Amino acid sequence: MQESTAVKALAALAQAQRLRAFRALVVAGPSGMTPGVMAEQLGSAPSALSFHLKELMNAGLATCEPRGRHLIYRANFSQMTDLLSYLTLHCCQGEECCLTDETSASGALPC
Amino acid sequence: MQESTAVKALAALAQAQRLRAFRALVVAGPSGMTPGVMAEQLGSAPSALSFHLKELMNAGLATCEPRGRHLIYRANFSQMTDLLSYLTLHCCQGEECCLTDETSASGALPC
DNA sequence: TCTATATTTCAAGTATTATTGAAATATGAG
DNA sequence: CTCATATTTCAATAATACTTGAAATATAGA
Repeated sequence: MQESTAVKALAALAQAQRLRAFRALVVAGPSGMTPGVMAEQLGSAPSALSFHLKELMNAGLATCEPRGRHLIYRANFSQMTDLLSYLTLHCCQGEECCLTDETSASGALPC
Repeated sequence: MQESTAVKALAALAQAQRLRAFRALVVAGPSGMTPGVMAEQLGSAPSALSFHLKELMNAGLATCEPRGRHLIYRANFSQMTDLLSYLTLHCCQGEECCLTDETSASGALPC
């Protein structure tokens, strides 16, 4: 992942309403969620939510698919895992405190 | 982790100069880094770097300890892992696509 | 075709945040 | 004590982002 991509993704998540929206998509999983349902669930103004969902898409953290009269938004899990990896990459100069496999974000964290 | 804490941490990382600073601290590991060394390494203006390091501390992502004439900044790894966990919590409504242990951020990610 | 619903777009106002340079503080060394 | 270095603080400017409400678009159903 590139730095600019990571910054965009982090900025997208660095806002309460958007973070809530993203986490709602994460919880929803593959079946996703429509803006209407989410607006009701989170109590957001529809126009604000639309703006925020677009920001999440811009940051590569969400996708959108039309489904009849509705839109279905979904979290982009691979972008999220790439982001998590990026944050811990090369941690502690690769000593044994760290993940041995630097290409994955998994594992209990270091140090 | 509370939402406001997560937003603060994400906002702290959502800025190129600060993300570079934080990752430098992550790479440095437990031995940490002085602002001077980091300023040279990253090519940042000292006053800007000071500002950004303080933001990281405010967000709980870094600590600072005086050491003689120098200051030593370190990444706060536990705050980082808490943040990573927060992002994936309750993912996919707890179905088997996900981490089975929701208290940890570890594991290859879901779905 | 007409209507109701879902969603987005736009514009304006407000607020928050980053950058810069200069000046202040503090510490250790001579 | 004085000096040099490390780091922070401050003030001003510039840039970016959030919110709101109203209007526009599109789709499905009667």
